[in-house]
Parts: sequence; structure tokens; C-alpha cells
Amino acid sequence: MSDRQARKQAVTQADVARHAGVSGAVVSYVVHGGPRPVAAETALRVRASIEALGYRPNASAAALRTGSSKLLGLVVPDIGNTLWADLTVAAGRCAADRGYDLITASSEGSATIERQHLQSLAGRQVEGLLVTVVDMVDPDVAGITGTGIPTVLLNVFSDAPGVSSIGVDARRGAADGVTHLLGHGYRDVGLIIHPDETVELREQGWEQALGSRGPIERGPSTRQGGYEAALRLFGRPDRPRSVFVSSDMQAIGCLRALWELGLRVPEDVAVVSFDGAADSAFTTPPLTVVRQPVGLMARQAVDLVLDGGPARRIVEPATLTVRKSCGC
Amino acid sequence: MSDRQARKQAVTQADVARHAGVSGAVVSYVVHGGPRPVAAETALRVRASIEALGYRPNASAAALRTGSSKLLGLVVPDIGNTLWADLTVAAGRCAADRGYDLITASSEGSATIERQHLQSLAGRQVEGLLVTVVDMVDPDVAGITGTGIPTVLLNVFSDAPGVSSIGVDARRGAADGVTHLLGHGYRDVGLIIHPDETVELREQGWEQALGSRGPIERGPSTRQGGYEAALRLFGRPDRPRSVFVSSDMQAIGCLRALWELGLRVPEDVAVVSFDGAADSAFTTPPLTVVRQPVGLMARQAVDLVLDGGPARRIVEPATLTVRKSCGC
DNA sequence: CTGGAGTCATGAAACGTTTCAGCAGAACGT
DNA sequence: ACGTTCTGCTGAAACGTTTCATGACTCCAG
Repeated sequence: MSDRQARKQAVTQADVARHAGVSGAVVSYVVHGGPRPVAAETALRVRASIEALGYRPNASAAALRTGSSKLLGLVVPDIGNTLWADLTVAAGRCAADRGYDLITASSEGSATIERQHLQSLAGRQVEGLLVTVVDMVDPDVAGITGTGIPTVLLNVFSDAPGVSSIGVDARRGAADGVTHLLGHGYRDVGLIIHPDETVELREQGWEQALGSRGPIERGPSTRQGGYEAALRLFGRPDRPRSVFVSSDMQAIGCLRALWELGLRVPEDVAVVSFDGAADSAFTTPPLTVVRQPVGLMARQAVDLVLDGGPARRIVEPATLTVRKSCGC
Repeated sequence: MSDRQARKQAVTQADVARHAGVSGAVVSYVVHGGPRPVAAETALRVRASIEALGYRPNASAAALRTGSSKLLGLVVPDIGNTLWADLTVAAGRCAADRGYDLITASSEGSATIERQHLQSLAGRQVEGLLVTVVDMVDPDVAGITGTGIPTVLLNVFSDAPGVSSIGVDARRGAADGVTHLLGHGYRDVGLIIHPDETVELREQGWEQALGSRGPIERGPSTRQGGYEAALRLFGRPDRPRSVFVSSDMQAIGCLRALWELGLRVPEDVAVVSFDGAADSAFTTPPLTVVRQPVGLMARQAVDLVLDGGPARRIVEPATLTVRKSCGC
């Protein structure tokens, strides 16, 4: 109990310095390789002491002194959505390449939680913020612009000053997906989509390609949400012969619903979905998708926040990946 | 460019203190509610200043001063595995409930990356470490025990001193799954498993229930790994009529392989898998699984590292969840 | 020898916070 | 009137780093 109270830093720079018979400054120089030269012999002695004592620099102290936390924040709506998991992996790797760690926070679809996470990350002095917003009610994302933290939005384009955006041309991507379905001869293409500003361009693309509004069912971008929406959509007397689903997660739920209803894919219903998450290739049948290049987007986002240019807006193409669910 | 060089804390405690006409100490008291009383009127004035200036305490400085970073580390082998994503969500929620943030690091199946992450997290003074190891070559996990950071292992039981473990009774769980298959009348139950110390108990459970060793194919715990292993297993002339798959990810890949081979589930091949991740309920057909209660485990893990008792070993039951893939 | 350049190590300041010791003044009982 | 207690605030120290200004020492040219 008392040994737990006495929760102090195990080994400090000063300990190492004493052990090696040098000053603290030299220890710092050895650890960071500069900015002053250190004699090879001394460096060796210091390194030996570091090893012997198991010294590990206190990141908080370094961050305080240098003003650089070497921390990046990532906020996603739902880490259980494999698309965001893919994004997280890619961003984590890029960050690590540049010596940064990533604090990942999942909002679980709640704007309130999102706001809390954002506040918390700002307090942690993260040097960059990658955000996939949950529903984008707020043009200034939770007052983040005021903090001066370089921020990139990854699933929506914002006009807020100082905020960059990276995303795909969702309207065109969606239109391409629907057009592909149309090319198979389907006249009516249903839509399953989340009722949310972040994906409204997908709805527009669908409508544009279709030239009219087909049957729509709405529900959250989750497997369960897609399942329920699909149950409604294909329970209709005028059920469509094909459907464009605005996220892979919903498509996965949709597939289960269709299976339960005894409708075969693609023979009875053709399916195309948006996102191209890792698991969209492993459904039965594998999903034909409009793919977002999240790996690329993550890399660009990390570069953008870390290299500190002016706010930018980058739009990547969303490309159709044909697999089996469309009937090809 | 120069305005970016001049990267200093926007608003500090001292700024607020000056603005409100009080000392820095009072600002701290107001923010934290103590440990000294503050007159209601003064508190109001300070709060107004905080609001007006947009003050946000510097977490690094607080961490340095108090020795408490309010940070927890979570290391998972692969965040794309929805089981770990589920774990991450649960752990993040528990941590947030207690005022902690979670740094999540995904090792992507590499022990080297895992070690790097662990080192980095230790340097960040995380106050607890939740680790799902990637292959468990190292009884002392990457020298973490030396750091004195409370650590919980979540997918393997370790004898390392000072390290807690929380996990399921995997041998029994696996045996239950296989026994269920046996109950359907299948005599030979194949096995798809990752060649790795972290899951060897599942293999033992399978063998124990079976009373012998059936056909095995090995591959990584990923969708692709399961897909390839299944292709081999069911390409055999003596292909089994049922299979126990040691992870949901592999089972999802297996389902795709079976679909490609024209084998129906469960009519031609019955499948039971281990884990019970979120998406195991949304495959076609939905997977019968041996479920790990990751939500519960995450909660216990957070409590364990934060409440600071002695190292413990907790084993939860893994329970069979019957869905459709077993032929019930 | 002297002076200048070069190499290496040192001490101390600063980063922004939390918290302790101390102090002024008011309130109170006697 | 005088101690005593309470309330509300302040100043300063400390946390562990990084880095600057300084200085000691060596080396070499003149």
C-alpha cells in the first residue's frame, strides 16, 4: 500500500548522470545525439549506465520542456467498423514512422462522446488531430479550430478555417456503383443509408445515377443497422432487385437479412456497397464495393498535420472494385 | 512559417491568473476543486477568465508534477480483428469512466512492433498496460515487469512475477465447441488454428474432446489466413465434414473458401469457431461460436491495473453461443 | 610562450502545473 | 481586550527534461 503511494519515477536522468559520473546534460545529449558533441568514450559509459539502471526518459517532462508531445490524436465514430480499423492501422504506422504515438478514441456514434474525446486530446497537447466525425452537426468541430491544433477531417469536407479535409469524391463514387448496377439491367436500385450529413453525397450520387429516387431505408452504419434496414427494404411488396448500400458494415448486415429471407445474392438481389473495408472481400459472396483508399488517406493526413502547411482539401477518387455480389 | 515555429502553449495558468487577478494556485484550485477552499465569488471570476481565454490545462505539466499521466496503454496484435476492436471499445469506455485516456497500439502480428510499442508506452508513463500478446515467446513481456507498470495480459496466462492475467478457460471452451459438433454426429472434426503459443490450449481442447488428432491446417489468425488454410483443408481427398476454427477471423475466411469450393454450410460442412467477435453474428450463415466475454474482461483489466492490488489471475468461462453454422 | 580555435563537459534556467507553508484578516468565545 | 480558529489567498518549490551560456582543457600555429 505504501510502496504504491510512493509512486515516483523509477530512474531519472539525474540517476544515470550520477552513475556515469557526468552531468544531466550529457545524458540528454547521448540519448538524442546532440545538439552538442559527446566524446565517444563518455557516450559509451553513459549508455552502459542507462542500460544498467534501465533508464527511460520521462515523456511528460520532455513534452513540457520542448512543447512537443510527439502525440497524434485520432477520433473515429466506431472502431468496430473495419473501415476505421483499417484507417487506424495505417495512421498508426505512419505516425510511428515519424516517431509519434497515436491516441485513438472511438466515439461509438455519439457526438457527445466525440466532443469529450476532442477536448481531452486537446488538453494532452496532441500535435495533430485526425478526425472522422460522427454526424457533422458542427462546422467548427467541437471548437477545435480555436486550439490551433492542426486538424484533418477524413470523412467529410469542412469549410471551417484552418481545418483540412481529405476524402473521396463520394457522389461520383456512389454514382459509379449505381451505374454498374444499372449496367446489369436493374431498373430500380434501392438504397440503404445512414441518415447523416457525412454520407449525404452518397445519396446524391445514387439519385443522380438513377435519375430518380428509388426505395430508401435508413439506419445506422453498423451491421445491425444494415440488417434491420434490409429487413424493411426487402419486406416491401415492391422490393427492389438490387441495392446500393452506403457502407460495408450495413452491407454485411444486409447480406444476413437477405440470407434469412431466402433471397440469393446476386441471383435474386444484387448488392454494391461503399467503403471497401478489409472484410468486404470475405463475405459470401464477396462484396462489389466502391473503395475508399483509407491507407493513402491516412498517410496524407499524417503528413498534412505534421508538415504544417496551410489547411488543404484533398479529394481522392473512390474506385469500383468488382467482386461477386453484383452479379458479374 | 515563423508563426509555426513559435509553437508555444496558447494560454497558461498564469495567463488566467493575471486575467482574473488571482494567483496561479487559485486557478488550480478552481479547476480541481481543492485541496484548498476558494470563495464562491472568486471561483466565478476565475471560471469566467478560463472561459474567456479558452484555457486548457497542460496535461504534460500536470503529469510531470503529479506523477500521474492519466494514461492507459493497450496493445493488441491486430486492431482489424474485430475481437480486439471490441476489446478496445470496452477498455476505452472503462478508462474514460475513470478519467483516463487509452493509447491503443496495434502490433500487426509482429513481435518486433509489439516490443517497440511497449517501450514507447512505458516511456509515456502509462499507469497501466493491457496487453494481448502476439505470440508469447517472452515470459517477461518485453521487459515490462522491470518498469513497475501494472500489467494485465488478456490472451494468455503468464507466470511472470507482477503480471496479472485475465482470460478464458480456452481448453474447456474449445472442448465444448468440438463436443457440440460431435453431438451432431460428426466423427472427424478438422482444426484450423494459428501456430502460436497463445492459442495452443484451444488445440488441446479440440484434441481432448475428439480423443484423437484430426486433420489440422495452420495459418495466421486473419481472414486471409483462415481462407488459405480452409482451401488446403477442404482440398484434401479425406476432407472433414466439420471443422473447429480457432478464431472468428479465420472462420470468416473459411466460410469464403467453402463458398468458393461450392460446399454449403452447414449442410456439407459444419463450422464452429472460437472468440465470438461482433461480426461472427453477421456471416452467412451466422457462426456458432465459443464466446470470450471481452467486454467483461476489459472492465476487469482496467479495474485491476488501476486499483493496484497484487497481481492476479482471473479465468472466465468461454460459453458456447449456438447460431446456424453448426447445423442446429 | 602566447593566442586562437576546437572539443568536451557543466551549471542553471525554463517549460506549466500542483501543493505546501505561511499570512492577513475576519469571526468567535471568553 | 485577547487569544484562537477559520477562511481565502499568495509565494515558492518541485516534478524531469532540454538547451543555452560558460568554461576548462588540449592542440597547433606563430
